[in-house]
Amino acid sequence: MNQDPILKPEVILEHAARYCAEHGSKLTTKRRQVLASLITSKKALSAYDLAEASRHGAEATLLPMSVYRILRFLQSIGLVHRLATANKYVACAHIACDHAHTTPQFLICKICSDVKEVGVANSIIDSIASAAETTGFRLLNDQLELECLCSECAVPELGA
Amino acid sequence: MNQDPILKPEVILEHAARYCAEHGSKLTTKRRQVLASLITSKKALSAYDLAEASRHGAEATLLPMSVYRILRFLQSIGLVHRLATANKYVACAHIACDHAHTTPQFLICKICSDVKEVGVANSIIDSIASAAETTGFRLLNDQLELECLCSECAVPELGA
DNA sequence: CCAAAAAATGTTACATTATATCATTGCGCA
DNA sequence: TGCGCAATGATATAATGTAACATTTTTTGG
Repeated sequence: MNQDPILKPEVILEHAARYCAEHGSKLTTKRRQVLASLITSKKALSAYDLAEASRHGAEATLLPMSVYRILRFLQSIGLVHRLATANKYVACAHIACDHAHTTPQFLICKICSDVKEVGVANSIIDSIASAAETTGFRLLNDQLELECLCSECAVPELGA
Repeated sequence: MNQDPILKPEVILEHAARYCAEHGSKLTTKRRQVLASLITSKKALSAYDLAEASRHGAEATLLPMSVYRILRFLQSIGLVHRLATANKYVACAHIACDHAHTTPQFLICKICSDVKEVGVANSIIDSIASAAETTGFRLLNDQLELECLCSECAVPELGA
């Protein structure tokens, strides 16, 4: 779940701080801590994972309630995505590249929660949206989640 | 979440019973009861909704644990789909039409849980799968879930 | 028909994910 | 300085889901 160009977490966090400011809020120490965990983690993490992580070498210990609050805030301005199919959270892959992106599509490894965020071609979203329209439903969705196996977990039953 | 042609629940349940038999299992009274609730319901239901429903006028009262077990069984043979983004369950829309269908795509009303199941064009699934392949992920997904507003809930803020 | 095996269900306990609510702290700004 | 709002702390509880083992029901082979 890393950023597009390979940037250091601190660089990404600075972009995030600026991004918060644009939304009239601040990237407080604890928000920064949660976001940093997600940026550094290769895998999607649950709120309780993040709370647990805060108890090892982090600046502050966070209770789950605080983690949820912080995640909600980070989501609200688009720095974090919630993966509904996994009940886990990831940092947006485009924090440092000034947004204006296509609909995100998350490839989620069923086994290890490794996540890749890729863009969905507009043509695909358009077909999907128009299929929905014909049934009277209006598409709200701003992300697609797909159950996958990552390359490591896909290694087939060697010697099975 | 109704069946393609408009059929009576009993007719659909008979198809389901036959379908179970083909899989070497049986549509017991309680499985039938759960499936009937889902078929009759216009909306997706949670396991606890189904347990609750079993306490009003149904033949048997079901504990949540039983409901989960029954849902897992019905899913395993394809009579029921779980909507991961909503933590709810729906009857397959094609129980009575002898399967061989395309990947299902669920349009889920964010507000009222009304669900429409439509087929996804193979071309779309193919593009998605190949996009996944290029990142080293193998697509497992056998369904797409899309957050929508149904025609009733989409009525815009009249007089707001 | 009966006993042993398998399938289905009952029951209790518990794990995980998430929200509600009210108290407290920190911080900008008049 | 102190008012007011944003952020966080703290506790309780709700909602969703699984584990594990006991019991009942059904099937099946002798």
